[in-house]
Amino acid sequence: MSKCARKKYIKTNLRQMTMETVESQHDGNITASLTESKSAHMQTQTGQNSIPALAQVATIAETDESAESEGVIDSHKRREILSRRPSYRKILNELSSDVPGVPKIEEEKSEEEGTLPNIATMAVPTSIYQTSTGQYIAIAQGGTIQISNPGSDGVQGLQALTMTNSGAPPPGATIVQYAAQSADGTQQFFALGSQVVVQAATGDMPTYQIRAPTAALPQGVVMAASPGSLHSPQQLAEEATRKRELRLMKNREAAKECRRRKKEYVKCLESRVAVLEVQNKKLREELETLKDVCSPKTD
DNA sequence: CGCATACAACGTCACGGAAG
DNA sequence: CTTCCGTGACGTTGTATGCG
Repeated sequence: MSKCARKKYIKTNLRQMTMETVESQHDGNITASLTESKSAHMQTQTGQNSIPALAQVATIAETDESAESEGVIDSHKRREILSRRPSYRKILNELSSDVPGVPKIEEEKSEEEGTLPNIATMAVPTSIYQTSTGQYIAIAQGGTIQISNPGSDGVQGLQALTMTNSGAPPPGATIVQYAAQSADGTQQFFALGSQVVVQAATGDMPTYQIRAPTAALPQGVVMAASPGSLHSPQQLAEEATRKRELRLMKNREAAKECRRRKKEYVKCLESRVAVLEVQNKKLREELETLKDVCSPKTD
């Protein structure tokens, strides 16, 4: 086995180990497995403590390697071993159907997202564009425009723009007012009939040209870095960079969301443990009472 | 007060599964 | 087959806490 493949194999085994601990929570002995899983999680969190786990996995990999050379592991079994468990949302919803008291994770948690800054006003963007300076503009279905700085921290970097209709600008124009609080004050964007002109209040602000919705290009934004017809290697490279930035940004948000769900899932399991412990205690007490009632008293 | 340690949150990468 | 999404793993960073 090559060095790279070996590393990958070890990683996969390590993943399987953590999967098993969580899966054991899902079926039977929740109380015991939960603490095990928690300590396992702590081990992976801190670099020092993860070393024993890695060593253990390395041993597993060592034995499996010899076994593999003998052809003991068939592909079906291997696939079964390496199969992923379902997402936290699925697991939690299954739990919820079993236990009435356990809350479900909704697809869209509006009230919970409301507690997060700026997320409440975020709509699902229909178009995302990047400026020549690397800023992102997301235009949502409801017309909400969000600007995100590449160096900023994910959602917190998103700035909502609100649409108003008032006087000073050219007649018939829609004012898009910069909602972000800045020392320089607010920035205004003027929309002229079928065309939208974006005016920058500061010198380093990139200039955007926003077109009105058309059948061919709904809510399109034409910019310097717009992905149009790319021919030169430089343009292709820029496009690749843009795609990468977009993927990173999405993955960043996905990771945050995933962690939030995971925390909720663990909380749910803990509350379920508490409920089951109470139930268990009650049943034991009931059993003792019935024993006392039914057993003949001997003197 | 400075240092070490634990812990939480984050960003990124790699991977598998789902969807088109 | 390709693309997108969800998630585990890993490394980094900031903060809290305990100790000498």
